[in-house]
Amino acid sequence: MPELPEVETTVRGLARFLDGERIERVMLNRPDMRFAFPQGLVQNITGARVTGLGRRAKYGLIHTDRGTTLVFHLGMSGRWRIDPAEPGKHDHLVIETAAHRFALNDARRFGFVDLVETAALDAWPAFAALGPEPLGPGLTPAHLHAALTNRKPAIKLMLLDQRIVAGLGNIYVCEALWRARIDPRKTAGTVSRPALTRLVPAIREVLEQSIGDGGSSLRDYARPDGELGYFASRFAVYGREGQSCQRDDGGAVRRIVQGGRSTWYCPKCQR
DNA sequence: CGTGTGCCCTGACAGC
DNA sequence: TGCTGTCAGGGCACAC
Repeated sequence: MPELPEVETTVRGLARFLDGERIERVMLNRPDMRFAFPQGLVQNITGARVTGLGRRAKYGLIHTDRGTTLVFHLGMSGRWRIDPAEPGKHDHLVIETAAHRFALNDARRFGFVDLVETAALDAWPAFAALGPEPLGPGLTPAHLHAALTNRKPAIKLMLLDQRIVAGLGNIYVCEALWRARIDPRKTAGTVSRPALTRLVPAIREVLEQSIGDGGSSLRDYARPDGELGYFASRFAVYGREGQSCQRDDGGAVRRIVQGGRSTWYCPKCQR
């Protein structure tokens, strides 16, 4: 379930066992995921030492002492299995240290991996156009106002655009809009300044709470079954069609389709 | 350039 | 039991 909080949780989980360790062995179980594995991947990182891990938007970063960074995207169904009891059907990339095994498992293969010169990460094509990190200083009402002015698509769709804000996905956009009481159908350029001012902390809080919950279940990521975090139990609108709004305002959560994907919201309090 | 649509892939689940 | 249809957390290519 990889949006920003899940990638962050995954990276933290990996770092506990991988940071500072030497990669002893690398195995590819197929030539590609969404894209072909990069040329020279196995050769480059075999024997390398991991010097740190990080995250940018929904991308996980594994830095090595070869001056390279293994970048991974989990797509829709990707996850890392740590010390799996047995090989998984969709373990496409497996990395071993002296003490642990890490398997990148992705049934749908919407995820992918690349190997990038660490010094040139910011220029990596997928990173070059990204908007600000939602948990960093760059996400402000002023930024949103500037980025959304005169934009015609619905605010929901614009928030999924990684060039506007980097790291939000369908779940957290729905949840943040509910928290900020903004109608997801509203034309992005017409969302009021006060509403954008509510939206910024709403985004931050929903992400931070989810990371907190994922963090509380970090050890689950070290289990072969790769259990998910607990935040799902706190969804206010996502997947809750027909249920009464948690604001107890008499509204019922409604599901609509925008850009071919589901949106859940409360028509009563989100205006 | 901005905008809208279709599609990549497998698995889970509902309904018959 | 097994079939069919629908849906799923993302992002890209493409047409207009």
